[in-house]
Amino acid sequence: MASHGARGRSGGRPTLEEVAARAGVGRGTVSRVINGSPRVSDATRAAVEAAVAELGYVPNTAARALAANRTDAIALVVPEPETRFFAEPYFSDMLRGVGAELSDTEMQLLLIFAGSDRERQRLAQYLAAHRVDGVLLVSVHADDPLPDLLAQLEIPAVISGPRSAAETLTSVDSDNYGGGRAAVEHLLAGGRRTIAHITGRLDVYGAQRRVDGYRDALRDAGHGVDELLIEPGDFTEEGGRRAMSVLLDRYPALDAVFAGSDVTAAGARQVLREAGRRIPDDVALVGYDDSAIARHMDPPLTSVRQPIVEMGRAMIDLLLAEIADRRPAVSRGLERRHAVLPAELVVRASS
Amino acid sequence: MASHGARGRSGGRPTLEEVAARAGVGRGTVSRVINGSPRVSDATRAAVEAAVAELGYVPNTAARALAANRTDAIALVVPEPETRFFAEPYFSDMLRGVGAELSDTEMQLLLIFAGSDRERQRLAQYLAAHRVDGVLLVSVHADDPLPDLLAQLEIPAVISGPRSAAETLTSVDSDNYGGGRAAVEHLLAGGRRTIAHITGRLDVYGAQRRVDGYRDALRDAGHGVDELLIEPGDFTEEGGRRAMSVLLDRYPALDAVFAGSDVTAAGARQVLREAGRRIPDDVALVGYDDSAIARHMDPPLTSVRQPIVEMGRAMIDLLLAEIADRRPAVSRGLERRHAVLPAELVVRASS
DNA sequence: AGGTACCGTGGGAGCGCTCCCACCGGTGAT
DNA sequence: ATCACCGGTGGGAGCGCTCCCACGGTACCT
Repeated sequence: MASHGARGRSGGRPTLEEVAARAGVGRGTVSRVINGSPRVSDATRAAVEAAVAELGYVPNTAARALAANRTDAIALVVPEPETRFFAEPYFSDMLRGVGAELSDTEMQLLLIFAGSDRERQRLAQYLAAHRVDGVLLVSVHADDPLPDLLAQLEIPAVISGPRSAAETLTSVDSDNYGGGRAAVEHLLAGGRRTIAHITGRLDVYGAQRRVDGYRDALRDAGHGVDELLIEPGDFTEEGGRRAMSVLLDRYPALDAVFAGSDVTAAGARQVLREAGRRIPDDVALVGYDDSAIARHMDPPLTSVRQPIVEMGRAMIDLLLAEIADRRPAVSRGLERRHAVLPAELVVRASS
Repeated sequence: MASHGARGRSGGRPTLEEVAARAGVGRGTVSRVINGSPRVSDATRAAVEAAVAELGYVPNTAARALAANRTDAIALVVPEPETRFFAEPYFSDMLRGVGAELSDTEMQLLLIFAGSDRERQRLAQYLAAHRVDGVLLVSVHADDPLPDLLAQLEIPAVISGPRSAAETLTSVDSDNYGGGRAAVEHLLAGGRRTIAHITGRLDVYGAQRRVDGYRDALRDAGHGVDELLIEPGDFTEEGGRRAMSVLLDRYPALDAVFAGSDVTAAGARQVLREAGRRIPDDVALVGYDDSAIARHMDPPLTSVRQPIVEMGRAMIDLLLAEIADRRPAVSRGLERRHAVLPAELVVRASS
């Protein structure tokens, strides 16, 4: 419709061609300027930039994607909504980090849900069609086929929360081991002796690492590790209640509990209170995640904070690096990177 | 590289042309089948579909976007991260609704942050370049220029939480008036007589409506409205503490508080407890949002639940309708739509 | 019989960009 | 002076699709 001369076509955004005409140069030169190529003289560059500004030129992403066979988009793939990822503060914080780091680039962020089978199928098509340059993966189950699919398609990907110590994907994680250690060391320092641990879901690698931290902290302090003080939980409140009841039956005299999540701690707290235990006088309680619940609990809950915003940033950094490394399509041999960011104990009144 | 015959080019996804060759038809026919045009014979359609399946053909979005001048993408624009939107459960729930409704379509979801000036500038360019077919707007301040920009660019948009009763954009909201009413009616039914209200930020329309609901509930029950029982808050915990102190000084005998958010209620609860008031025995407490905090508070907090997942769904529905209406570019005259979804009181031990 | 209509179809043109090759003129080496 | 070279540039080709026009064929009218 109305494909006339220079400008002002109906709703018409200016094209490269029009910028070139305006600046009195060729199309290729404008493209070079836009893409920051060094092989342009300063005078020409200035002229082009002026034309770009005057016309309010914005490159057409679709055309660029088509011609260059890249998308300038990355996807954040969110597995089923029941996962911990959707729990506060995980989701929003990570998104904050991702968004902050992305705002320096031209990359756009796609949110893709992979809950239902239909959604997963769509996702597979999506990836097969290479509609994104890279993928951010969060809270993936150990047996999820997605990582393998990504590897096979050779799509750069970064996973938050590695699935195991042998994670093949580039990963970002917080120091769950150190977090677990810090929690227990804090309790020991407070004079606690019988410290129970309600774990997270043990098919989650991070939960395992917290248990490792718990064990080593006790061991290194010269205490033995009583496996009966370790009761499996599942990150939920109900799981916390259940585990706490078991532990209380088993060790009526326990004087501290390290819970695998704040929500779990909330469940444990209920059972402790019903059993007449005072917090922190009789039993000290430490959670994990430093969520809103921890701050508002009564008493406020000591908890291990993960640097989730920074983890989001780190994921983007690593992903962009992988994408950049891949572009020349030559120098493979990029060794897998695993970033581990420190966790921090936030001490409150519960311990 | 290796641009040979039909399939199996290195990483090569099949093109329309290849599907056409395989099915023994022309390019245009395949395009018609892909796009569900009715003007294709059943036999031809079947042949094409078979070829599509055999080749694993997936349309190239970039090419389609370029040729058809549409993007099949919508953006969810998130203003500064400090807003309530990032609070649990808002964000994740709304995303759940949006994602669920979107999974039936070909549309993809872009997440765009518009916090910093730089980000906002990028967003403006983005929109100017018409890189999305529609926009979802959440928790927009009353004086934000974004809605006007969208209107001016004629980009379909839906806002959650209208800025005022005169919202010009299509909007989705929960029934804040009804929610406020329900909270107060519940307290009255429980025999409470001196009911205070700690408001949300009154530049947020929804917070105003909750106050309206509070007033009308009292009025309709034959009680007068004492404006001194209404103390402005700002959705924060600190604001809740502050307002509660003021109210307690003013009305030591108050027996109920309706707080503008759960977090506000948490702040109020602290002050009440420090003042020796028991909940719910001396003072009943009701919050708003039904967040995780409400469930885990001690005692668990009665709160008004907004159907956020459904709001997300509704936003997508309305947005897709607007986009569809716009496509023919003829029949304007679409009247603005404003969906209001019911809020629900979740009664717990605090009242 | 010829005319008109319309359905189903093929394929040209073109969307706006990147990539790359060819070309120009100015250097420095020979 | 001659040649190779290189920085800077212009513009053709083509990415994979949609849009639309034109075409053959059948069916139905007059």
